[in-house]
Amino acid sequence: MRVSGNGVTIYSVAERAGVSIATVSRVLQDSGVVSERARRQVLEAVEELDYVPSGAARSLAVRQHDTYGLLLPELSGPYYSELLVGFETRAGELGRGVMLLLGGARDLAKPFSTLASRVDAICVFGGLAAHIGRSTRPVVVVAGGAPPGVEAITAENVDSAHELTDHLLAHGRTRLLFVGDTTAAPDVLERYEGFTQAHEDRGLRAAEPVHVEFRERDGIVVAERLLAGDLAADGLVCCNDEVALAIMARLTDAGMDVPDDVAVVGWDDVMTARVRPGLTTVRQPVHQLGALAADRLHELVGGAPPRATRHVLPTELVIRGSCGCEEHADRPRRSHPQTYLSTPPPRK
Amino acid sequence: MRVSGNGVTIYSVAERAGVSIATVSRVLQDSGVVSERARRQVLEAVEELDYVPSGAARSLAVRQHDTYGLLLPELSGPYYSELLVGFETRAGELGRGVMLLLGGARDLAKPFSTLASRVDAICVFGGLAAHIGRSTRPVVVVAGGAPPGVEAITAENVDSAHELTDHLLAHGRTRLLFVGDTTAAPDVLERYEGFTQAHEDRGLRAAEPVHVEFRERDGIVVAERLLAGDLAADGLVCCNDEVALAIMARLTDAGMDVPDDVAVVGWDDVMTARVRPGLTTVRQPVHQLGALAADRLHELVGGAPPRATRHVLPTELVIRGSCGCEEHADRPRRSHPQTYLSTPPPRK
DNA sequence: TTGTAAGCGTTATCAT
DNA sequence: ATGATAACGCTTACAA
Repeated sequence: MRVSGNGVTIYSVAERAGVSIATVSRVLQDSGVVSERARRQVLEAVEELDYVPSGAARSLAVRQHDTYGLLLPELSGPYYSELLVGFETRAGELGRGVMLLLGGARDLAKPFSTLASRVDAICVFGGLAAHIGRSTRPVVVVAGGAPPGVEAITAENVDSAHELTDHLLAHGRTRLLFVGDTTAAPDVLERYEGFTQAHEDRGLRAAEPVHVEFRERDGIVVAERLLAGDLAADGLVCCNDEVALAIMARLTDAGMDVPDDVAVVGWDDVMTARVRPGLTTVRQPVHQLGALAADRLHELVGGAPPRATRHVLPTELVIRGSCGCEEHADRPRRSHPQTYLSTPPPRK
Repeated sequence: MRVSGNGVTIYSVAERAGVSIATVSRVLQDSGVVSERARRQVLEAVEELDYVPSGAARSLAVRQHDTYGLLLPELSGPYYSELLVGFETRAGELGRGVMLLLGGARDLAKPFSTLASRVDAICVFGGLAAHIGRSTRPVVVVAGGAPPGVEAITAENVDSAHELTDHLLAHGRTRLLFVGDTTAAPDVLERYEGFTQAHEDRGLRAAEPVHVEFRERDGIVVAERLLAGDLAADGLVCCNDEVALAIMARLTDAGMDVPDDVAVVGWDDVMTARVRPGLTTVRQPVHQLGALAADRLHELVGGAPPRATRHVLPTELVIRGSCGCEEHADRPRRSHPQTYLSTPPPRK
C-alpha cells in the first residue's frame, strides 16, 4: 500500500502531457527552454493529476535538502519564539525550509542525528551545544559557547551586565544578588561575570549567584526566600524578565516596595505585562540572532569558511523605574556596539 | 563541488567495513540479522568516516518522509508556542520530524507546496485553512473550520463563551463588549456566537464585536477608546488574555477600577503576568490540541479514514476576580466536556 | 549470514 | 525544443 502521496509521479505527468519527464522537470523548475505549448500541457496535467513532487527525490538528485535544522531546548516565554521566528523568516527568504527539534527531557542523540540526515546545516542553541557530535554538517551555535571550530553567534552579555550592575551600585545599592542559573546557559554565566566585574571595579565583592531556572515560578521561590529573610538584598539582577517580573509581583503583593525596598532588573525586555514600576532591563536582538544564524548557515552551506571569532550582537540597556530611577522616557539609554565581522549591524 | 554532507555514503562505509551496502543498511536500521563481527566493523567504519546517512535517499526508498508539517500564522504569545510544543513533542514520540512554516505576511502558495513535497502530512492552523489547495497529503486543521473532507480539531468555543458571558450578565453587567476580530479566526467567531447566544437567552441583544488583533498593543487601543468615551461598557469579553491584560493595565493606570468600573475577562489562561485582580478566563487545552493533531496525522498517514465530524476538546472556565467575583480559590469552576470520538479526554 | 540488484522519483547531461 | 539515460544514496526482495 502506498501510504503517502497519491502515487502521481513525474512520469504520470509526462505521460498525460505527452512529453518526456525531462520536459516536465524543465517546466516545474523553470529551467531550460520549453515551448509554450509543452508548458501549458504540463501545467495542465499537473493540475489534473494533483501532482505533488517528491522532495526526497529532488533532494537526492540535487544533493541538497534545502532545509536547515534548528535545535532549541524549549519554547517557553518570548525568547525562544522570537529566535525561532527570526530564524524561520530568514530561512524562508532564502528559500529554505526549517526542521525544528525541541530539546525537552528526551534523549537527543538519535533525534539529533536523524535531524542531521535531513538538513543541510543546523543551528544549535547554546546550552545544547554538547549534542553536536562531529556533526559533519555545518553548524552554528547561538547564544552560547561553541566547541572549537564551530561558529558561534551571541548577544553581548558581559558589558551589558556590567553596566546594569554598575547602574544599581551607583544608585547606592549595596547588597546585590544575581538571580539565575549560571551553570545552565553560557549566557547566564557571562552575565554573572559582568555582575562580578562591576563589583570588583568598585572594590566590592559580588555575592554568589542564586541559582534558579528561567521560569516564572522560579522567581516566586526567590521572592518567598527574600520575604522569609532567607535571602537579603536591596537589589536583584535577574537572568530574565519573567523571573524579574514574578519576583516583583510577589514582593509587591507582600507589601514590599520596588524599587524602594529592593530594586529589580531583568533581561530580554519582554514587552508583555508592562508593569509599574517599569522594568529596567537589557534588550537583546533575539530576532536578529535567529536571522543571522540562518544567514550564516546559508553561507556555510555555500562553502564559506566558518568564522574563528564569536559573532557578538549589541544589546541595549533599557532604563525604567524598577532600578530606582525616576521613571522617564521609555527609551534605551545606551547601547553596546560590538565588533562586527562582516555582517552589518542589525537594524530595527 | 559537493556543497553539503561530507561525501561519505553507504558505499564508503561498506567498503571500509569490508561488507556490502546491504549489511551496512541492516546494521543501521537494525533490521535483518547481522553477525556481531560485521556489525562491529560497520559501526567502526561509520564512526571513522563520520558517516551521516542521506535522509533524502532513505525517504525516496521507503517512500515516506517520516516528517510532518506544521503551518502556523505566527508565534507571538504563549498560544502558538504551546500548540507547537504539543505537536513537536508528540511527533517526536512517534519518531517523526517536524517542518515548520510560519504564515507571516508572505505569500504562502509556494512555501506551502514546497512543504507539502517534503512531508507526509500537514497540520494547518485554522485561519490558514484556505491555503490548502487539494493538498494530496493528509491534512488536519486545528482551531478552526476545515473544508469539507478535511479533518478538524478544535477547542470548544461556543459553550465556553456562552457561560463566560452569562457569568458576566449574572453579575448584573448590562453593557458587554466583545473584543476580538471575528473575521480573523473561526475560533473567535465561535466565541462571539456564544457571546451573542448568552445575550439572547436573557432576551438581550449583543453589541457588535470590537475588532482588534490578538496582540497586546491592540488591547491598549481599546482601552484608550474606552477612556476617551468612544466606547462604553461595563464588561469586556476579550478574545485572549494578552488583550485582556493590556486593557486591564491601561485602564487601571488611568484610575479606573477592574472589576468595579468594568469587568474584564479573557481567553487562554496565560500563566504569565498573574495580576490582581486575577483574570477570569477560559483555559484551553492547547498542548493537547497540538499533540492530538500529530496523532491524527500519524493515523491518517497510516491509512485511517479522515473523520467526518470535528473533534472538539473541552475547555475550563477559570473564575478569578476580574469578572467581579470575590477572588477565591484559583481553580477551574466547571468544564465543558465534549463528545470524544476515539481519543480519551486529555488529562493534566 | 551475506551479497546482488532492482527500484524509489527526481535532476541534469547528452544527443538529436 | 525535446527525449533518453545516467546518476543521486538508500531499502529490500531474492539468491546464494
